[in-house]
Amino acid sequence: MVQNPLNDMLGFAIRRAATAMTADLTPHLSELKLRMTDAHVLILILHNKGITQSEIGRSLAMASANIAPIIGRLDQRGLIIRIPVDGRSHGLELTEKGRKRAERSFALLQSAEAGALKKIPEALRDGVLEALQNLKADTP
Amino acid sequence: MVQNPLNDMLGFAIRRAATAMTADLTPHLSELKLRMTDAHVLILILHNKGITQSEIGRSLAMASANIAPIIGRLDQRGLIIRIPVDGRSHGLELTEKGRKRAERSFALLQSAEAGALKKIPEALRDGVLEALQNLKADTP
DNA sequence: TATTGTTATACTCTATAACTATA
DNA sequence: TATAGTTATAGAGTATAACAATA
Repeated sequence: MVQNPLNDMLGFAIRRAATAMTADLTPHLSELKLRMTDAHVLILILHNKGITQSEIGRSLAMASANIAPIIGRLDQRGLIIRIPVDGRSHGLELTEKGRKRAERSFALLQSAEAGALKKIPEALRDGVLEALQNLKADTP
Repeated sequence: MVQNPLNDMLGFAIRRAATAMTADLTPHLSELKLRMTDAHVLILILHNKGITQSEIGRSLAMASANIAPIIGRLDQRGLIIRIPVDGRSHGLELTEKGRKRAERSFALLQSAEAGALKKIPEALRDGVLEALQNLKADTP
């Protein structure tokens, strides 16, 4: 039998869990023609009408350079609109079509969430989220 | 204040924790001229002299198509050697140079591991690993 | 027929640098 | 000076298909 010390390490377990959850969700989001990061952005706008790109970046820990093309696509597809708030930033809002996608995306994420929680023994379920929240990158 | 429901979801927390740990480790592994996946493979060979690529793939949940170029590079750099076991598979072994890299990599991973655990409140530490191990992808 | 390994390729996400325009 | 947004580009990881050689 193969001896794999990585199996006893949190870092590796997190990595594998992340790819497994992504692999789970991606095909479903794909039916909405959305990527994972698209869905995150849409959901954030759904809950924060008028949010700006820089606020999205800080909330989701994404570099603004990576948000720009996402917003561009969502805008071009008619899922969001950009409303200027001052000369350099725009408040983002969902169109009706965008709201539906955001809500469906959120439902998909919640469904994946429930599926994941169900796999975790009940006694261990409660602490996991809080534990992992402490591992977020130090925000600059 | 921004309302971010993703913050209360395991999937998102796992994702952020994974990228944070990767961002932590990558620069250190880079000093050894290794990527994360290189390190994983080297560590697995360190603990399993003579392991084959297909066994590595099953242990690390990597597609064989993605392992091939890694092995190729490690071989070309003189970190591993391939010893034929039958006509189609090779047993992999570390060279002396490779063993040192593997051990240093493992130390780096263990150090990152300790750093991560330290961030998690003591009461929550114990269950996290076991909880996450249940989220691995279903092996085909 | 199934398995091992390889090549080629595409997709997604992340990171950095350089830039414009505005505050 | 600092912030918001954009463009371009590179790096890393993952996924699939197609293939040759071997079991």
